[in-house]
Amino acid sequence: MGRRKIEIKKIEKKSSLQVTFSKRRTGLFRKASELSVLCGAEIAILVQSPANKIYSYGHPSVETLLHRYQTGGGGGASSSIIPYSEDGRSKYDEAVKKLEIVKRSMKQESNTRFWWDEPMDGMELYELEEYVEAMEALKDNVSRRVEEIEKQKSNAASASTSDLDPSWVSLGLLEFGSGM
Amino acid sequence: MGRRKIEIKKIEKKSSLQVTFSKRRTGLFRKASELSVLCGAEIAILVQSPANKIYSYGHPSVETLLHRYQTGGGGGASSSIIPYSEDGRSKYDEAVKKLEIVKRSMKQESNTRFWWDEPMDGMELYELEEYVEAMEALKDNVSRRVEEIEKQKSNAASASTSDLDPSWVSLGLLEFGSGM
DNA sequence: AACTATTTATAAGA
DNA sequence: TTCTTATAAATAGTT
Repeated sequence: MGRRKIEIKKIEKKSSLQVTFSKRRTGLFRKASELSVLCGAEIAILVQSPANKIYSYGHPSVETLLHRYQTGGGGGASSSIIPYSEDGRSKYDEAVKKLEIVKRSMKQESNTRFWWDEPMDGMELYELEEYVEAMEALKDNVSRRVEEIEKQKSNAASASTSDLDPSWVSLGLLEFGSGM
Repeated sequence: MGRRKIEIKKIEKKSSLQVTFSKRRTGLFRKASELSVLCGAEIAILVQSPANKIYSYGHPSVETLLHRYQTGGGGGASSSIIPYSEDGRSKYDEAVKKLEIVKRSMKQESNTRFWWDEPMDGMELYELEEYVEAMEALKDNVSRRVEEIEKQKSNAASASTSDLDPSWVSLGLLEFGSGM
């Protein structure tokens, strides 16, 4: 694939392995991206490096595909909103699936039970739908706010060499909901 | 990449789309296989076709990687505190791993770069440790606050049939950092 | 991180 | 689909 053909077998030399891993991982993700654009395919890739670091690629997200895989689901319903079919049952199922996805992406460890793992059997459809929306809003806000916080942090960091203080977290969060 | 250069945009013609999907999926899986052999990397790929069929590649298996991804992956070091070994190097490595775990669990989409993906090569150990602590505090606070919110919600729900309002998210978050 | 000499991948055609 | 082939893309080794 370049200056010489190589055999496909484990590279022993540490330094070349590192370089090859980096180049080929990039190549793999680029190919995945092209495939998803060209064909409108949804793709998730997880790669664990020789140094045990996990790299991931996902379109539209890793979580989406994982969920579908784990629930045996090629089934349609890839839409990002809760569909308004006539059938109350399938709407409910969609909402449950959607919530699963959001939950997983917020979850710390799969064996830790957070509040969103509590049963919600008694919940009515409209409640469940609002619940999902609220969680998504929360997640979006966390991302957005945390992005702003970082900007402030890096600005400050360029002034003095080190003034990273955990307090920026709470300070940031005090202003949290203002954008809603 | 053949007789002509093509633009990377959605293929409209159904028949070419099918052919391209098939060829490129094969190519992608072959590249993944080469990467795993050459570098001893573990890889999982899920692809959902335009026809909603799910194809998968895994070495050693899809499940292995999914599990690692969902439980915060990497090598050992799944401990929840930063170890105070004598060796400054391993402390640093632990902190890096820890940060990886928290990052992943907060991440919205794996191909979206948030602030926590920015390089931190210049960061000193104590800075990195504070950074990790701050992120964990953030995450814990989200969980705790959201737990309270949920309690309020269920109390209210038992009184009147429906007063779940997405605004509880922003209201809740306004009081967010108070416990720190 | 760049640069190329080569090898691969693949788009179009059969 | 599967094969062929002209060309684009990826990448191994080098600097």
